[in-house]
Amino acid sequence: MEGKLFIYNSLKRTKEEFVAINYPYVGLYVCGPTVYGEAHLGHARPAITFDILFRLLQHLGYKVRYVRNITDVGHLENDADQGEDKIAKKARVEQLEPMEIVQLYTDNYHENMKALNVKSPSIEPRASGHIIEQQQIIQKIIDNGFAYEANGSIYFDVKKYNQTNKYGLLSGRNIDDLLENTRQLDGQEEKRASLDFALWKKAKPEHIMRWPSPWSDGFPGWHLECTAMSTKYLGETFDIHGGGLDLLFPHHECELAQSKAALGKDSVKYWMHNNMITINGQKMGKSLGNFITLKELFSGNHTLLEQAYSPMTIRFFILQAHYRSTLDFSNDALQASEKGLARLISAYKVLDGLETAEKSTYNVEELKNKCYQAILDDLNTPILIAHLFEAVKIINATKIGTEKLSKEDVSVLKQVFELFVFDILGIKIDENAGNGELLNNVVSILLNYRQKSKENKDWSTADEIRNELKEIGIIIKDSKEGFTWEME
RNA sequence: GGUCUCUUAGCAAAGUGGCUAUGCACCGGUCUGCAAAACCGUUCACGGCGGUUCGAAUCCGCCAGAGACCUCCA
Repeated sequence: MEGKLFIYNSLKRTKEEFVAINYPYVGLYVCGPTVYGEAHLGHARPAITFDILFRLLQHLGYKVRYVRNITDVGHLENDADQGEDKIAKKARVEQLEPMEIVQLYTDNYHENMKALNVKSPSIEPRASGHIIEQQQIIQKIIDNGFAYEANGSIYFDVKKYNQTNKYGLLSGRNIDDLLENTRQLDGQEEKRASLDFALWKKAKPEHIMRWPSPWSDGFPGWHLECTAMSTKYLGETFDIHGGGLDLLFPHHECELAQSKAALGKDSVKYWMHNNMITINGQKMGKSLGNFITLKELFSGNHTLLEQAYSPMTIRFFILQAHYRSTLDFSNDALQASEKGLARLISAYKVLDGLETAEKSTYNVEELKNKCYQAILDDLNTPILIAHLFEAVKIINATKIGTEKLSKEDVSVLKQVFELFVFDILGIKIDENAGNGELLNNVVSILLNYRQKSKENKDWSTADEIRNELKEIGIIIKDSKEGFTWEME
């Protein structure tokens, strides 16, 4: 009995019990990356957050179709809004074909996600592969009277929509405020109102990414792809739509309006948003230029980094904060995560060799329940991790005999680790490269030799072996029974 | 300027109207040939000022500071 899952719905601004629209199936759509640059720490947060949700839902027995898109067209540059999109701009700069850029950074994203042990989504559609679907949505919106054409471009008529619907529901905005406050951008003379947004944009002659359409040769608007692809793969209504908090407005607000204008109903039951990662208290973002790429984190190759951090350290660091809170980056915080994670994993490894007792002095079932409660409460991973550290404490105390665990409870603890640490939190033990039988044997020979040196009180030889092994990343842990070792 | 959010110990980060969060660091101890690891223990909190309450860090108000969105961004 696991209990009920509660998730925070941005639309309602409250935690709600998760009830699948069409049990046991769950449709989950998450806004993926725009592939025009290296994946950075910020990209890791939604990927990991919704990876946890994906894993949890599957564990709870749901059949989840998880769609996470790749945006490879259509996002306009704000300052170069003459109809040049990000991908095309980057392409011109680097003298590459746009699709080369897309391929390069899609691969880069995938490599990084794999390193972070983020599961592949069920479907990973590309915007460029769904131009026809996007055009069909535009046509529906036009037919329903919520869009107009100007010069070959199609715009969404927000005021018209607002007459029969409410624009701003998701982001909590008032349309009158928006009309007053939206900054006047260049090239908006085609629009009837400043907050109208493009559904289809006519391409300038020099613009390379373009597709034919009934209205003009051009490309789809900023927000359309998610509507088109979520509808195609998850149906007109689906359970959960996720993404970064920075996408809430205007992206998701526009998406919500578009979908409703096209389909005549609300598509999404639960909207979920992860908060940002900050650096020195400020959002880490592409446009601010203060981001650290995942590759840099993994290699330690960045002026802000004191050392390299393994993908699992990054993952654990992200999970030690609740997904709806900002998370502040620092070397100290990352190093704390690194050490904490090592302790967690060590405790798990200790489990197998534990001496068991008749009766436990600790209530393991209760701990397990607390773990469930934590993760089911809006994915409260920091609380879950706090409980897991309680398990660490018990395991270590059992090892030295100040607590006792029965054989059954040891196996329950093992299950707890396997379920929560590995299956749900998605931590994997880095079975370090080359750590094969041969290495094991070689290290064993050395360590046995060291043990003999110790018995002969030949401390200098013993220390030399210890130090030299440490230099190549092998840590020896002495104990009363002998020794164990692990890779750094 | 508008809308919204946040402010917790050295760092990071949960939670809660009355009960030690947690991790890392620090300090003391156990263990060790010495370390490391592990364990035990101690210290250090809830931005400021008021209000509600038997009791508030937790609810309300004001003030201060920080941030997010309003423009592409995870």
